[in-house]
Amino acid sequence: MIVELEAYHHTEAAAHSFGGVTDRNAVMFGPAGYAYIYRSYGLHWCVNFVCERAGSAAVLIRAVDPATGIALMRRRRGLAEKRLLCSGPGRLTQAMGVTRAHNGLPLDEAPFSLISRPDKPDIVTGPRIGITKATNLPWRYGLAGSPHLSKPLR
DNA sequence: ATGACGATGCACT
DNA sequence: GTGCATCGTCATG
Repeated sequence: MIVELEAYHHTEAAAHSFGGVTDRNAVMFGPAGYAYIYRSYGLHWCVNFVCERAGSAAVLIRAVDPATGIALMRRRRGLAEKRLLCSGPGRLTQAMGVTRAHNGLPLDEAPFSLISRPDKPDIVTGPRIGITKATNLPWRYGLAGSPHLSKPLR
């Protein structure tokens, strides 16, 4: 269950799509419903869901509350307690085996599968993490009180 | 061709 | 809280 994400839009300088199309961010300029994957700090993979909102936009998936496949995730991540399996954008891709190979793949087809939750979650917002530009925008969204957030949020 | 810099995570103090 | 691993991307020359 996704418990944390951040929104990015080409009109603000923190977005990878700010400044136009490049080889890396090209997927962000395509239709909604596709995965945009990028390499972070030369080490980690991070996954975005491309969204259309009057321009190029995407949400960075930052934390997941693992429900199934926990043994496999533990194996991929090394001995990690459940709380730390998917609590971070680089951690969750490692746990789920997401890499550059998934860049540009549709989110409604295997190996992806998204299921909407039946209830209205209690969401809290705050400033986005790890950026130096457009730091004023409160575009980080988290499930209130979840222990699986990458960082506390209130 | 080269250099600066990350939408991070982990070990350690 | 600090230090560092590690390399693709993009701007510059």
